[in-house]
Amino acid sequence: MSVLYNPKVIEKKWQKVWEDEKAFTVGTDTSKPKYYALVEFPYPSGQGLHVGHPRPYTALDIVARKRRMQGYNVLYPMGWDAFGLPTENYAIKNHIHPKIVTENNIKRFKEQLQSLGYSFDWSREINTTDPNYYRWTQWIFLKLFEKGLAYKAEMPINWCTSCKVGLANEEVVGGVCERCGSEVVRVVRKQWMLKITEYAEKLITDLDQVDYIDRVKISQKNWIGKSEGAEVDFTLAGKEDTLRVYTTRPDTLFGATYMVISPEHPFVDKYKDEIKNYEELIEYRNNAAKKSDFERTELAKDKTGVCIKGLTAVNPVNGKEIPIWISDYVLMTYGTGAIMAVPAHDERDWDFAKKFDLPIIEVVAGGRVDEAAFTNTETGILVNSEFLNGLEVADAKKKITAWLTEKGIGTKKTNYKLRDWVFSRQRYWGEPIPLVHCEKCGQVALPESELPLLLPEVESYMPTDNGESPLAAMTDWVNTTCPKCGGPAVRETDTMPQWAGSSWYFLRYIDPMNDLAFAGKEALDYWMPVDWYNGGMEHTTLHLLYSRFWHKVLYDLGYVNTPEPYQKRTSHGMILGENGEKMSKSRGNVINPDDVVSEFGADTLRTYEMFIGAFDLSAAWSMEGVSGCRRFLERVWKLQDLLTDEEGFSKELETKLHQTIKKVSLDFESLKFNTAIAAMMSFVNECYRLERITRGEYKTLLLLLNPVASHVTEELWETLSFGGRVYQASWPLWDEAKTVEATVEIVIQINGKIKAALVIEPEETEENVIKKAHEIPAISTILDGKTIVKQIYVKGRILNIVAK
RNA sequence: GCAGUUGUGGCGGAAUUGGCAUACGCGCAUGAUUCAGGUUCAUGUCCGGGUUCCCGGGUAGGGGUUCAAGUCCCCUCAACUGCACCA
Repeated sequence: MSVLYNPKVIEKKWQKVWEDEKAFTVGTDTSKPKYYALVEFPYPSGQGLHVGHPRPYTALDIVARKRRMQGYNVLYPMGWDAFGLPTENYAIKNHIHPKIVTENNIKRFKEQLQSLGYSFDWSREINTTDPNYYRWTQWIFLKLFEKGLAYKAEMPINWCTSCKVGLANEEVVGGVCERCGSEVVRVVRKQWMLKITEYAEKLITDLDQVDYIDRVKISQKNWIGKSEGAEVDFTLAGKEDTLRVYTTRPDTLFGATYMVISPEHPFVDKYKDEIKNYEELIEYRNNAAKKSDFERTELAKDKTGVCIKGLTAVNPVNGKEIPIWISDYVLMTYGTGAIMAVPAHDERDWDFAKKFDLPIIEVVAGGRVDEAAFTNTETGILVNSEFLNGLEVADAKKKITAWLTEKGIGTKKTNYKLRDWVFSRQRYWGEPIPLVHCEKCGQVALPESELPLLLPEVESYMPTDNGESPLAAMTDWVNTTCPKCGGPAVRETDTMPQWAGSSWYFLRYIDPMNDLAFAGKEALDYWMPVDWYNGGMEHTTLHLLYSRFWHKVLYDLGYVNTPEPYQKRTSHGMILGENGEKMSKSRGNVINPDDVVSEFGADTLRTYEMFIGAFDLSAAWSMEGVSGCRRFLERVWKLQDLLTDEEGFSKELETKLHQTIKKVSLDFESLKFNTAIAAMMSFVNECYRLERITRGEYKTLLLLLNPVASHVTEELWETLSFGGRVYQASWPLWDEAKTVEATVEIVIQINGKIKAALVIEPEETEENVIKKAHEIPAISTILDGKTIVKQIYVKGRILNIVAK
C-alpha cells in the first residue's frame, strides 16, 4: 500500500527543490527558442491575495511549464505594481509610511504566491516603487516630454468640498465623497496630459498585427471610437465669431433647428454682456459641475437645458436664424463642445426638442419623425434639403461635405472618442514627475544623470487643503535651480498615475538589473515581443491601451524593436462567491486562498481553479467542488496500488491514453483547462475500472498533469523512480493512429428521430452501413410500407433515413 | 442609454464545420467496505406517462431555415460587466 498523500509536506519539499535547483531561472539562451509568458502583476493590497489571482497565474503557469517541457526557454516573471491610492490612504489613516505598508504587503503577497508553487523566475522580481525601477519610468516620461507628447491643460478634477482634496473617480460614490459623504464638485486644475490621441489611428490599425481575443479588439476599437464626419461653422447672428460644431451627419444640416453648446463653452463668458440671462446660465453651469460626465450624458434621464437669450446662430446652408441652448449632455471634452441639433434624426435632440417645444424638421424620409427620431442611414432619402433632395444618406454626406469645403464653411473631419491621458495626480505615493518650472526657461526636463528623482522621504504625505500635491508643502525639495540656466526654479509637485509603472514593466523583466538602460538591446532582441499576455477584461481599455501607446512611442524613437508589445492577449473571467455574487468583505463571501491551501493543498487549489469552468467566463466558488478536485488527486496518488508489471498495453487503455494526450495538449493551448482536466479524470476512472495501469501509462499521466498539479506529480515521479525531474522531462506526443477506436457506434435516425444504434468499423462504406441499418428489425418494421425519400450518411456519426 | 458577455439537470459546467444534448465534477439514492467516518469502492440519477422495455417532451421564451438546430437567422425576455449620451 502506498503512503498517504500529504500535500503539506510534499508541496514545501518541492518548492524548496525548485528554488535550490534554480529550476525556473532563465537567461538569454540562443540555442533554444524563447517563450515569454506574462500575467498582469498584482497591486499588493492590504487584504492579501484573493482567490481571483491564482486563476490567470495558474493558467499561464500551465502554459509556461508545458512550453519548457516542449523545449522552450521560458520567461515567466512576476512583480509588484505597488504605487497607488489604497496604500496611501491606509498609510494616512494608520500613520505608517506608505513605503513600509508596501514592503509589508509585498512580503505577504510573495509568501502567498510562493505557497502556490508557480514557476516564476523570482530572480527577475520587480517593484514599481523601487527607485531603480521608477528611474526608468521617469526616463520614459522625459522621452514623451521631449517628443512633445506631454503638455499641460486645464482639466476638471473631483473636489471634495469638506476634505478639501482631489478625489479619484473611484472615491466618488453617488456624487458624494466616499469617506465623509460630502458633496463633490468638479474644479478645474492644470494637469499634465499625454497625447495618446496622436496614436489613435495606429492603435486601431495595428490591432490587425496581433492575436488578441475578439472581445479585446472590439472593446479597444469602440473605446478609441473613430468616426467620420464634418466640422461646420455657424455664424453668430450679427457677430464676426463663428460657432464650430462637429457632426457625423452633415447630410442633415437642413434639419438643424437649434444649437446646443456645453455649459463650459467659452462663448458663455465671452458674450456675457449681451446675454440677458447670464445669471441663469451660470447657475446651470454650477449644477452641471457637480455631475460626472457619465451622469451628464445618461440618455435615460430627463433632458435639461437653458436657452441663451440674446445670442443666436445662422444656419450656413439656408441663412435661417436659430436659437442656441446650453445643456450638460454636450461635453467640452468631445468634438468642439458644441453641436447642431437635428431633432428629426437624433434621439437625444428629439427628446430635447420635445421637452422644450422646439421645431422638428424632417430631412430624411423613411420614418415618422412626429413619433420618434429616424436615425436609419441605410434606407432614408433626403427631403426638404434643396440640392440634396432625392439623394441617399451616404451620397448626401459626400455632396454636402464637398459643398461646405468649397464655400469654406466646413471640412471633412475624423474624430475619435479617445481622449488624452490625464497624467498627473495630486498625491504623494507615485513617481515624481522629473521637471522643474523656471521663470526664464519654462518647463525644463531634469538631465538624465539626475534620475531617479527620488520621492522625498518625509513624515507629511497628507493631502494639502488647497488641492496641491503633498509634495508642494516640502519647500526644501520644491525649491531648486534650473538645470538649463542655473537660476531659481521650482519642481513639479504632482506625481504620476499608477498606470505609469505598469505601462512598460514587461520590458524591465527582460533585463531587470540593467543600470545603463531600461533593458539592453541584446535582451530585447531575444525576448520581445511578449508571446502570451493574459489579464482581466477590466484592463482592456486603460492599461492595455496605455502600454501599447508607450511601446509605440519607444518604437518610433528606436528604443524597442517591435511595434506591438504583446503578440497574444487573452482574458480570464472573475471568480464569484458561493452565492454567485462578486466577492467582497461587505457581502461576507470572501474565500481566502491560504485557507484552501492549508486545508486541501496548493495542487488542489490550482486544479480546482482550472476545473471551475470556462476560463473566460465568470464562475462561482464551491467548496464541494474543491473537495472533488482533492479526491481526484488522491485517486491519481492511489493509482500506485494498481501498478502492473504486465508487459504491453491494454489496447483499450492505449487508445484512451493517446486520446487523452491529444485532448490535454490541444486544450491547454486554447485555455480549455476544464475539459483537459475532465479528460485526465476520465482516464483515471478507466484505470480504476480496468484495475490496472502500467508504468508507461502512469508516467505519461504524470507528465500531462504536471503543469496543473506540479507538486504531487514531482513526488510521484520520484517515488516511482522515473529519473530526473518532471520539469526537465519532455512533453508526451500522441500517435494519431492510436487515437482511433477499433469500432464506432453510429446512430440510425428515421425522419430525424433516433431509432437504433449500429456498431461498425470506422472505414465502413456508406453502402454497407445503409444495408446493415435496413437489416435491423426495429428499423425495417418502421420502414415497412413507407417510401424512402432520401438517406443521409455522415461518416462515423449518423445515418438519417427520410421516409414517407 | 451605449458597448461587451451570458442564459443548458438539484448545482458548477461539456458538446470542431449543424449530426446520439447533459461528458467531467458536485449533490442525492442504493449496495458493499471500514472499529469509526465529512473514508473508500460499485451502481443509479434531465422531465412526464405506462414500468423487461417502450412512448412523448426537453438547452431563457416565441418564430424561421434544414433530412437534422444548444449550435445558423429574426423577434422578445432576463442577468452580469464596463462606460465617457461622443453628436
